Amino acid sequence: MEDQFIKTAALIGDPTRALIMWTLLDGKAFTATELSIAVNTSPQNISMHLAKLLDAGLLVVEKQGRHKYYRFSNKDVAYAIEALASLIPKVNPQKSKPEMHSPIKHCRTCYDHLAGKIGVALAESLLEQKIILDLDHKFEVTPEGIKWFSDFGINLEDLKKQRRLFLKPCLDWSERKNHIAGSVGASLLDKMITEDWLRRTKDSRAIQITGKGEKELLKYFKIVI
Amino acid sequence: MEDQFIKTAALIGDPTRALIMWTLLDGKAFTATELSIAVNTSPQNISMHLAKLLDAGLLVVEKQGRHKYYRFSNKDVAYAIEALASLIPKVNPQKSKPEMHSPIKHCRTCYDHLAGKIGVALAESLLEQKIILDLDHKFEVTPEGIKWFSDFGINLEDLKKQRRLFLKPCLDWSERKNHIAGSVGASLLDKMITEDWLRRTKDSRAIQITGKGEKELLKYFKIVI
DNA sequence: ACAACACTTCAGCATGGACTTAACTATCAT
DNA sequence: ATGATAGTTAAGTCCATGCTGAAGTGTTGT
Repeated sequence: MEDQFIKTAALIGDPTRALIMWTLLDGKAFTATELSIAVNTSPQNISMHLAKLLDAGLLVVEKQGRHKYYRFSNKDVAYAIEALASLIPKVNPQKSKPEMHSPIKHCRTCYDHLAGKIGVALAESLLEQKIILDLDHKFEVTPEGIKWFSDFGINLEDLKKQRRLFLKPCLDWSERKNHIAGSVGASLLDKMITEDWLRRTKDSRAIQITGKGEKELLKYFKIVI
Repeated sequence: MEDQFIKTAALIGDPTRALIMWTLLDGKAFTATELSIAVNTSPQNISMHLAKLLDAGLLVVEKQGRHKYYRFSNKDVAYAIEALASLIPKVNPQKSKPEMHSPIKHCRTCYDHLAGKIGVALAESLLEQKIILDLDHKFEVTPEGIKWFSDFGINLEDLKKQRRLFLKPCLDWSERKNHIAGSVGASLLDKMITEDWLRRTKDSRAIQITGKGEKELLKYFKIVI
């Protein structure tokens, strides 16, 4: 029993692996490369560490093409990491923000597309309006969808020419549902920011919703803030 | 923020420190030497590790004479350790006991005296019956108490001749209250075992209460099992 | 006063495991 | 097919950090 505990503790005790867990706590499922960037180490190294975490059952993997998406295997893992984080010695206790996690979990960017509650709700709305379809974990734009994006001010043909993935589902940990990644997800976020529906906050990946955004999100996607 | 998390994780990630935390989770406050025995390492080494845990605010110390009693600084620490323990990969899930901690937390020996719920209740009963007094964290036997112990079959004069501490309070983590240690605590436990009120279990520090014990504990100390 | 005990500090050592370099497989794009 | 990208595997290096031995302080008991 106790030797099992020691192994588990040592697993999370390593700086690199601790950073991996910390990163995954923030939200979505990450690819190995994304994690290697996030924790600032080599791909080989990340691969080794992920294998250990995987072996211990703390993470699970979902393979999508040549990518592998890593995320917590269950909510107990997230709880444990959060419990550990709660032990961080408090400096300037009067300056600490009342709710540390909530703004990020509620509405944040996932690298360059929209995740969190809003991101998930947006994806659901697009699916419901038949603007996109979910074909076995692959998103596709419908003929009506092409017109809709055009009306919204996004030229899908331009996006397809880019060298990056066009449209893909991206699992969100905190919401347990897919949201929209790829160039389509990125340009949706981009458009909403240029229209001043949303604003980036300086230091974090969290996003603020403007008054205008609140109205427009309700109108276009029936999203209630 | 994340570097703070890394430090905290690394703190618990070391095998020896993990064992310390695991041991402290079990119940009472331990002395440095007790811990060095429990985790099977040298006193110097324990001292160094305890200093680190202390510095990080995970533990607190209470000095009593030449002893130093270490325990968790607050319940969040216990929660975090338990959350970590919950991540231990389950082998033979059908064989796992329904409630791992409860028997130990409920009634266990603290080396050779009685701790846990029963130990605390016993101490409270003795205090309430004015058999012992709590004088600023020091227990003392009253004149009536001397007679009571004699009737109970314990000769306090013999105990005082022993080379060990006679009577001292011993903080119990799980109950947050004092129970009785020292030779008095030990002989109370001893007497109850020879009278077959209690029985030792083979492998653990947990104690079983017999049917006779259940009645007698109620009669003598108004303890309801 | 003395010895025994509880605990700490500081030196040097030693080892485990993280990281690197390198080579390999698999998938995707053109 | 070819190159680019995502990820893994293997062997070897190296450094951080835990551990030991020796010596110290402070407390207890006789």
